[in-house]
Amino acid sequence: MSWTEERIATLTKMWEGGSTASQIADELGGVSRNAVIGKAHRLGLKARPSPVKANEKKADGKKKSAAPAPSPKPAAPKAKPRGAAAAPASQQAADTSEGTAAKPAAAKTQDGNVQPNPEKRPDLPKIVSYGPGGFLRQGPGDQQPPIPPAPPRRLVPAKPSPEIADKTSLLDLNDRVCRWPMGHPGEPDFHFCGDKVNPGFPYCVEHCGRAYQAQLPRGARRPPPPLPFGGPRVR
DNA sequence: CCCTGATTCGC
DNA sequence: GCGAATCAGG
Repeated sequence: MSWTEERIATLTKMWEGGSTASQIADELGGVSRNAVIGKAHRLGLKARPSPVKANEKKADGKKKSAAPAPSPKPAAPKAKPRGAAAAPASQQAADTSEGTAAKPAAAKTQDGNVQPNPEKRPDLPKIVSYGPGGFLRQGPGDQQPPIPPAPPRRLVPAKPSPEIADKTSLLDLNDRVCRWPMGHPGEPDFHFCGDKVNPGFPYCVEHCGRAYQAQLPRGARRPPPPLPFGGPRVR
């Protein structure tokens, strides 16, 4: 998988939208969580509430009297190279007092993170999915005015992005079947309409009626705009 | 154990 | 530039 513009856009949107790297990787598909994180950092959009980085203080000389690594750099020699012949020698020999016996299993609730969208429904954890354009798609009960910047303007033709096309390749999707998405990506029953397309359009006749709004005479416009990916459920 | 992001470094 | 391996905190 390569980082196309769409994929980078989705990654950026989701990353800034607060999705975890795993969610992003799962949504993008074909990439691992590490790949997402690595790419995010390479893109320069890092710095999000990290469980590891939340703490920032100076390392005072508390323990570790034995410092066998007088590296010229005072900076952190934390991560060890994996492939190299790293000498795993004396490291835990000095920690017997507190490292071995005293290990309080402090694994308790891990629900301390701040959710931008406090769900009131405990049945569904948090379904955040993203449309082909990369904008945040909200569920029916998630109505909340100020979430992401704004959906992209001018989505007139409602043309599905290559992301959908990727998933279509897994299914029996080609240029002659309707690409109208049924359900949401990631759900087990997510699929496409699959009917014969309206010639010249990516959708069947029925869904063309939903994707394309007839240009009515002025003053007789229909308020509800067609949003193939924005609505709650289309089925 | 699980999860998370950060970082390093071989490719 | 990419991402697996690794680290480290919750």
